[in-house]
Amino acid sequence: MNSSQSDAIFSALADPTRRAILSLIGEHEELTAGEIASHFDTLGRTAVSSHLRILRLAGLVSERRDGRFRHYSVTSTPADAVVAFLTSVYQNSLEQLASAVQDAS
Amino acid sequence: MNSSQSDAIFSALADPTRRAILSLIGEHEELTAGEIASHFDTLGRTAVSSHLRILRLAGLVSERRDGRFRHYSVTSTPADAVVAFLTSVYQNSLEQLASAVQDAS
DNA sequence: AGCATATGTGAGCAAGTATTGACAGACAGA
DNA sequence: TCTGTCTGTCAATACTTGCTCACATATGCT
Repeated sequence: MNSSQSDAIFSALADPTRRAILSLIGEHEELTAGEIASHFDTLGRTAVSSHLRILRLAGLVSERRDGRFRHYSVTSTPADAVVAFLTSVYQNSLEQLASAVQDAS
Repeated sequence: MNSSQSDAIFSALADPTRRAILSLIGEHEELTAGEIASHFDTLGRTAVSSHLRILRLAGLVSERRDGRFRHYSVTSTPADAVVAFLTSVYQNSLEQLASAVQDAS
């Protein structure tokens, strides 16, 4: 995991809209770009498309093309980069972190 | 945990320099602002101070004043916001996430 | 082929953010 | 009290990012 990938992931997560998109996709298995865009009144379709592009480049979502549609789903592996950073910083409270993750499940 | 706090945490983590500062502080118990600044050749003292301000407002570091010096240390609780988000998105791969955290320790 | 649908891309503008330099406050030592 | 040190804050500038509009691409339907 090189640092430019971490940069992409963390800067992708920095935007609240992108986190909302990611959560939204996570709640379903797959969503098309149009379905995602329709969930955001204040946002144009183009803006959503741009956000999806950034999420895709960061490896946080993957797209599956199906005719005119593009179905987006959450990829699970990139969470490792976030966990790797958290463990490097929060070494001391690692056990609490692990239990927090497990408690939330 | 309100969303504005999450915003502050994630946008604080978005900058690679701030993540480096956070890691650096995490490797030690406490560091003064000057010690932190001296680790970054390419960065002025003012820039480091600004970054520390953002990290402090996000609740990621806390400062202890001691005479002329300000000692910075990592606060452990804000990781909860990150974990909360990760669990909401990566519900499906939660067990892997938990084991990844434990393996890294 | 022709048209409608679904979606991405590029240019341009508005808004936010980082960096730098200058100044200010707080403290310690002579 | 005066001076030097450690650090933060303010103002100005440069950079980055997000949004919208117009256009392009690709696919399906008739």
